[in-house]
Amino acid sequence: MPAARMPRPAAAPKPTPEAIVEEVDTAFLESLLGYNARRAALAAISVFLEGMAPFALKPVELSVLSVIAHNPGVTSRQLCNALGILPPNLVGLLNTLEKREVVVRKPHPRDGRAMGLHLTPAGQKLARDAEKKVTELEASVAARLTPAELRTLIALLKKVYLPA
Amino acid sequence: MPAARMPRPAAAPKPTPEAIVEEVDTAFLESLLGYNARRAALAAISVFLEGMAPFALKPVELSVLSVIAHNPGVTSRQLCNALGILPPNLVGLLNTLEKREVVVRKPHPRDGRAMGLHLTPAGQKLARDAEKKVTELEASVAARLTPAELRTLIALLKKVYLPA
DNA sequence: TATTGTTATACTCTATAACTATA
DNA sequence: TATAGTTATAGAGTATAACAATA
Repeated sequence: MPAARMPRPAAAPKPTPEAIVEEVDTAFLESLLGYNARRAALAAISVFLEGMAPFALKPVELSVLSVIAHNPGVTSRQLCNALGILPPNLVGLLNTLEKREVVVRKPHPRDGRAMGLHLTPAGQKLARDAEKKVTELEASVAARLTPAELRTLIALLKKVYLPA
Repeated sequence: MPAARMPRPAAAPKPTPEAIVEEVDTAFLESLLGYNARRAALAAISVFLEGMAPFALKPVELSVLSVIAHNPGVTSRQLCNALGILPPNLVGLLNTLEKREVVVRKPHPRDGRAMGLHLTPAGQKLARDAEKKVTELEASVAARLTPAELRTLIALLKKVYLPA
């Protein structure tokens, strides 16, 4: 004989579906290349900001300084293309660096619209010292990697973002 | 008989130290882990934004959705710690997702101060579909890497940012 | 007293449109 | 007409201080 049909008893006094998370599982995100690359980049930036404080250089400012150092006469447009900066946002960076008297804008020898970017002697020294320091900081970011692993890591990252 | 001392002729018509850069050398920056990680992360985000447009989910929103999906009842504080988001900035994210009716805040069963975060059925479907899509997009980001290289890359990135 | 979630707010970063001078 | 540099401005992302409710 079939059991009589009866209303289900009211749920036991669980004010919510008892759900308490002890440890947060982020396994899915950690399987994603983009997520891991971003977390690693943020870790590196954190080390950079701390270690570069004496130079008062933000990451993008060191990038600008370094590219000018290795490419004297480079134009703003070339800098923007190389670093992925938009032209309006480079203007303020260059103004800051020019006020610090480490960068100078000179008229371009062949194109009257463009400016050739150069470092002052002080800028050359700053670029040298800052590049040396950031190279040291890299070692602490990559502290848990062997030299071979670091080389592999950088090579694989380049395969991700550099055009084939 | 010594040539008479005469003023040096005005410099030849070189208005500036002839400096024309053909190709920009970024070798120094490309030797830095942080620079490469950031460029790779930006490349991945670009692919994400394009491919995830139909879902109208920003990267951080998918992260939030995914963590809640895999950790029902997780608190805001736990989410912030897991994803590196500051609590004031999570509030707006959760408000947006709650207005979309994919996330619900429920009172925490044991801690009256906290909120347990849960997905609605629609949120569960969105999380499933979005995770599937982002997994596909990963393949295009890592198109130039072999499966083994991708595994190596992710493992090495974790060694950079995860505590030993 | 310490912690969770929240509000308000400020600062930085990034993006778009439009102007000028020159090519 | 197209491009280089610039201006102004808007939007997104990220940061700190302070408060109410609860532990």
